[in-house]
Amino acid sequence: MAPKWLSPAEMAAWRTYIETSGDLLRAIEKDLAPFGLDRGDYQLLAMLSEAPDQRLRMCDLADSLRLTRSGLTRRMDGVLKKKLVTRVQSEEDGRAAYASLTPKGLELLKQAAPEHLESVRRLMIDLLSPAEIKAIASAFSKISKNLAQQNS
Amino acid sequence: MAPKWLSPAEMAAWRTYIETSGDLLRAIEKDLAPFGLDRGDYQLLAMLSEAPDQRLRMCDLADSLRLTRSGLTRRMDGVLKKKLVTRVQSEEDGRAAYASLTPKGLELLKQAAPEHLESVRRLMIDLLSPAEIKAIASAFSKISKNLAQQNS
DNA sequence: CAGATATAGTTGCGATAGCAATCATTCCGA
DNA sequence: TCGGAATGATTGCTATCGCAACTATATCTG
Repeated sequence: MAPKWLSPAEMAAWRTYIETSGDLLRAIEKDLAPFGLDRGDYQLLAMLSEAPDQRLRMCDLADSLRLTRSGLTRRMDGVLKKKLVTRVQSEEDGRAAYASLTPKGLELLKQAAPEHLESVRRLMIDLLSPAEIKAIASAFSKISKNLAQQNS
Repeated sequence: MAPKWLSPAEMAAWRTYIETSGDLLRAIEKDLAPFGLDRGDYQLLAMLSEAPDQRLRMCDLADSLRLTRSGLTRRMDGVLKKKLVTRVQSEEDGRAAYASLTPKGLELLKQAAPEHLESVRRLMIDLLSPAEIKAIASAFSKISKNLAQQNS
């Protein structure tokens, strides 16, 4: 069995990671505010923009946004009201509905995306060495695979 | 000026990081549930346990928990009700109050901490190479320093 | 020392999102 | 094919937490 405590190096990594992540996300979110978007809205629009026909079934969208189905229903209220997305009833499956990006939503995303990526760059990526970037990619990829296994 | 877009390696690091972090925190939080704690409660108790006299002024505690003062007031409601923490009026400063860990709170923390660290180990630390752990520590430390500078 | 300003904390309000329950539709097995 | 199970989505309820407004105390300035 693994030792009960974390080594100083492990503890340092964990603490910095956990404490900084929240700050980083808040800072990035603040840069999205001028567009009238929060991070959840942005992610939703980004997901749709990459999907075929720029639309996704609600439940698939919920999964990829890490929301419950009820959480997505609520989040949709906001972007529907802003006309960034429309709701389309599925014709093959009477239960299912699609979220579909509107031209207005796409337009806003196109405006916001460069700014957003600039934030990510300025607040994170450009501060790191290529080795650190690679390490983060591989580390979180391992963590993600492990979590996926647990839940299967 | 930096290029407008992220390179594939940069994008991979950012996406994996952002998508996995939420899942990881949720998984860790789920392991705390049997103790009747969520992550916020745990962090609060942990902070207090490391403070001199195991107590901290509300506003200092709020800062270290990344909460606003009002957020901490609400969070305190919970742990006060569970008698894990008491509220102590400051004698030097009539405005200030301390949050003080109770024996019951310390006891619960002592029970939860090994389990919690085991979660952190199992879901994150033990999956990573020493180099990855070092890279994460140094990367987030840089990000944190940068954020601190922005806000000063 | 009086008045302005800053600091500590709480409260009302609103936004987000999860859980459990509900409803509709579809799928599956006897 | 018919009845039960599974799936997709929504709603009521609840909890967390930020912002702005407010109260109370402390500090600074003239």
